Amino acid sequence: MDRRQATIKDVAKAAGVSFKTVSRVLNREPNVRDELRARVQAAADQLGYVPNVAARDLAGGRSFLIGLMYDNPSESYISQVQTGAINRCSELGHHLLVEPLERGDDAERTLRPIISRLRVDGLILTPPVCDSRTVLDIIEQAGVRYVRIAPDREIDRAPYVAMDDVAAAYEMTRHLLGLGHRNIGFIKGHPEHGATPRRLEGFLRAMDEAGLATPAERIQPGFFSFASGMEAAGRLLSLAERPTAIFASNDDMALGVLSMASRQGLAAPRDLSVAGFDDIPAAAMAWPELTTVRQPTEAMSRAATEMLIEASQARGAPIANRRLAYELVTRGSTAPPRSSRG
Amino acid sequence: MDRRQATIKDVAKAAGVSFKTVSRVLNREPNVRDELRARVQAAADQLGYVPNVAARDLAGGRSFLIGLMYDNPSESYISQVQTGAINRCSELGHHLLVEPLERGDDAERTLRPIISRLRVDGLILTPPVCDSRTVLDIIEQAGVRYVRIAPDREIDRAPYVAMDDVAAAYEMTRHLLGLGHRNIGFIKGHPEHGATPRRLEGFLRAMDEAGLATPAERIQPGFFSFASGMEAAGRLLSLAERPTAIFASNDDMALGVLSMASRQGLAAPRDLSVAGFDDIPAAAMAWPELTTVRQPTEAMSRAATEMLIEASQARGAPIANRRLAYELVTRGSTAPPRSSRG
DNA sequence: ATGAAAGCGCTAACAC
DNA sequence: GTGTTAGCGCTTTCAT
Repeated sequence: MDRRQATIKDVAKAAGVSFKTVSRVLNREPNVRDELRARVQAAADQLGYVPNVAARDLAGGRSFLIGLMYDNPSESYISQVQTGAINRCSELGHHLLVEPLERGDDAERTLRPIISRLRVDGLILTPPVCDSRTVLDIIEQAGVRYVRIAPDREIDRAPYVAMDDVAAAYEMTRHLLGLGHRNIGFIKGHPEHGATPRRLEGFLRAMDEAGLATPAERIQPGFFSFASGMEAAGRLLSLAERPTAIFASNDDMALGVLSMASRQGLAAPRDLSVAGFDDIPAAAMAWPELTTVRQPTEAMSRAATEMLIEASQARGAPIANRRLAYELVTRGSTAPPRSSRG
Repeated sequence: MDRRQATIKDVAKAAGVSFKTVSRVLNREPNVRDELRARVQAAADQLGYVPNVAARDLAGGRSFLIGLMYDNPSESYISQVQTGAINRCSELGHHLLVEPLERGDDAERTLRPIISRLRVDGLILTPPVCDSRTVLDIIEQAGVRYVRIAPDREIDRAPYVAMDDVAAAYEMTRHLLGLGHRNIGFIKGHPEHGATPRRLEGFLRAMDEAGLATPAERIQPGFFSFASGMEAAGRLLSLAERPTAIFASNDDMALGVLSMASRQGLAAPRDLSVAGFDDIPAAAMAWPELTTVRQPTEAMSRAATEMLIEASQARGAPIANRRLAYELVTRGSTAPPRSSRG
């Protein structure tokens, strides 16, 4: 029940070297002869030596702890983020501390302890808390490194990992093109949202590459809402050359498209293919189920974790943002256009 | 970005006392004059002092970390456990470390680091990993305190928090009694399972208190399986005095009862009320939805956390098991008996 | 390439 | 009641 843990000195004694040499071996520092390195390693293994994190933290200022801070109400989203972070942490010899920020909590009171007491090596922030200016202020003031996942505001304020909207929209458009569609309508997102121009860009790039022109009336404004999707669909479906497919910048709008189509007696995907973006839960419950793009949540979380740990190892080297490709989720709402039609 | 954190010595200087006195105040130790206590507290607040956990750990052997170890595939279950543990941790000045044990993982390799490196003050184990003898062996050998949530095997091997089966079964029986049932059939659980006699006890106690006798033939054996529930229901429904309600020791069996009843042309709850135990997902998808008993998962997790922290504060005082009351989930499968009948 | 010394911020044991 | 002296197990200088 109480076999005392071996310390670095026990290992040093067993290997017949100074304990500093053991420290060097453990930290993969240079300037140790291979022979010694092997001897020390053997002794450590034999004693089942495991370095004490508290001591390393106290002496070296690294806690080997990554904090995950969230206030997202979706269980499955958090669960995915957590899985990615935990796994990457464990691969890199770190551990994950989970800290929910209760809605309406005093952010300062919640953050202070985890920042100052535990001195995490880095903090991962998920939406929506990653967009809270107050929270960011507190964290920055405390001098703690952080990476945001899919931030939506003040994008350039700090390192983040996000989806590659351009690539995703490009890929979705290629999917539609591959099915044989040539006349594709596009519904833009909210004009204030950063993803809006990027998704449009991906769409246009794919169309361009396919040698297809896109007349301005085929690109309709939207506001990421169900209603705006319906309205935009109404405009697109009344065009002289009616699109055989509509790609909406998010699922809410795509669902609006679906609804408007059925009002007009058009059945998806027979008369109209519809694609969305986000893969919200309702996307899989619509009829037909919506073809869409899903955020690689777990991968983003792994990336964020890795960025943090690498920066802490490099003693504060700058962190480069990363954009990960989305995953295309092909479901029933997209199909080849009816050959009878144009 | 880099305002150095205040240390205990800074506070001591500001308050004009020795740093040991500050330590006393912070740890609520006795033997400090109130005046000094106040002075120190003020200085600490003013400097925004927060004790460094690594230093406390190193010096005092307490990490202020609680580990949550799980290998449960249910997201929502884990999420509930986590919420309970995090909240209680935060209330008691601790933090939660989350460590999943991958199925088929080398338990030893996963456990070692969190036990030896981080020296958690305690470990919470959820089912099914809390029933793994190998895992328990490793943890005990490392001398780490742990509490299991709802363990199923080797119950008396270590402290645990579980449901109060007796109270829950008692309450469910009261519910049936309250609806007006007098002739209630009961289906026992698997004879090897610890909960089996407890659930029966709760049932019998409620019947006794109501002054109702329960002839032996109204208590049928079962094995926690759907099939055994059907069979037991068959026997109960062919009794001369047919029960107006059947209380099965778990949901699988209750679902079997429902199925057997409808085969015999009996509609629940009109002709027969049925109650289960566990609140498995299928319980809410059956028709009628099953009245059952749900584990207070979050509360159990809070309790486990608290037990661990209290024990660590009391320097290894023995931990007493706790049994929490279940929550009654009243749904469509139970109703008053038909007045036309007995 | 290796080792000795100092100290991280705190608690524990003992003095006063 | 309060202060002093030692470490806890490591990493960091800085010698050698």
